[in-house]
Amino acid sequence: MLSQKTRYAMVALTRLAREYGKGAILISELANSEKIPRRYLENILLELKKMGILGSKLGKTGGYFLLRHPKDVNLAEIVRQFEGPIALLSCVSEKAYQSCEFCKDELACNIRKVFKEIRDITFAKLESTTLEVLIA
Amino acid sequence: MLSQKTRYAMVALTRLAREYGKGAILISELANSEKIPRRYLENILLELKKMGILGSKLGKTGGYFLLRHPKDVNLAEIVRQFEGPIALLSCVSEKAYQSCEFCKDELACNIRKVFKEIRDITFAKLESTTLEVLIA
DNA sequence: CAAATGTACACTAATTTGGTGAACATAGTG
DNA sequence: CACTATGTTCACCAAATTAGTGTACATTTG
Repeated sequence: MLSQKTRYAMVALTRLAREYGKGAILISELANSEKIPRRYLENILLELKKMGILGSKLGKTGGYFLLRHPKDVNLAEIVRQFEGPIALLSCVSEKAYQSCEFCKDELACNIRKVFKEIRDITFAKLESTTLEVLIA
Repeated sequence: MLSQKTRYAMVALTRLAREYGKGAILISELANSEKIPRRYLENILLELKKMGILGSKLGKTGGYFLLRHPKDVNLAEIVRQFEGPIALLSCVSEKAYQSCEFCKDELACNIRKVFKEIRDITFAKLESTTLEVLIA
């Protein structure tokens, strides 16, 4: 199951995608309207900023806003950042591959084969799901 | 990512499936040959016994053995037991459904739609992967 | 300057994970 | 029967992870 943090990130981004091009939105407004603990949301938005997905403005008219076009942000990227590898086994992970502790011949391993298929399909679904798709 | 426990369970079961019909196998032999901490493996095998998948024999000629035919044990059952729900969001879980904390209309939610598809495909793959498939 | 905003860094309580310890119950062997 | 090898039970534990919170600071606008 995805962590609360990942879910908060997806919800917040979906909202920010809806406001794309309309200027900055306050953390507190985002927190209230999307029912996310305000202080926790700060951490999440900051992380998204460091990823280059969000921008922020300080001061009285400050807030957060989506930097990229909604079609250029997909769920694979978000899940990877907040949840870790998409694969269920590290021997089938692209970004966090580690050789299997159990089997000698990974190519012959049937367990691996199943989880590789699951990873590939999951990744494809997540990657093709952009914020633009989510707000459609 | 799947927990160590789930991986141990899959590896142990695969081995027991290979020995299906050949009598009981010792915990210690299973632990040694599959490189699983012996005492931890005990817990796992006991859990599998309580699920009705394994049987055991006490005493000098004791050990564990697969009760069902390898084609009648699939990975969906194992993953559910040791890992929890297959779904990545509880709003798309079959066995552990919980309504979403964020959205009003789940049927209209695009986030939900994506993760429902992922769950359904993942479940189908896991369910069709029996121990017989794994040892083939 | 004052007030409202985001930023930084550390801290924490509860839960989960990956085990281990000690004592016990049962079945076969000499 | 006594012995020993096996599984069983139940409790405990250390480390990591999760979901936050506390406090102080920096920047911008009115």
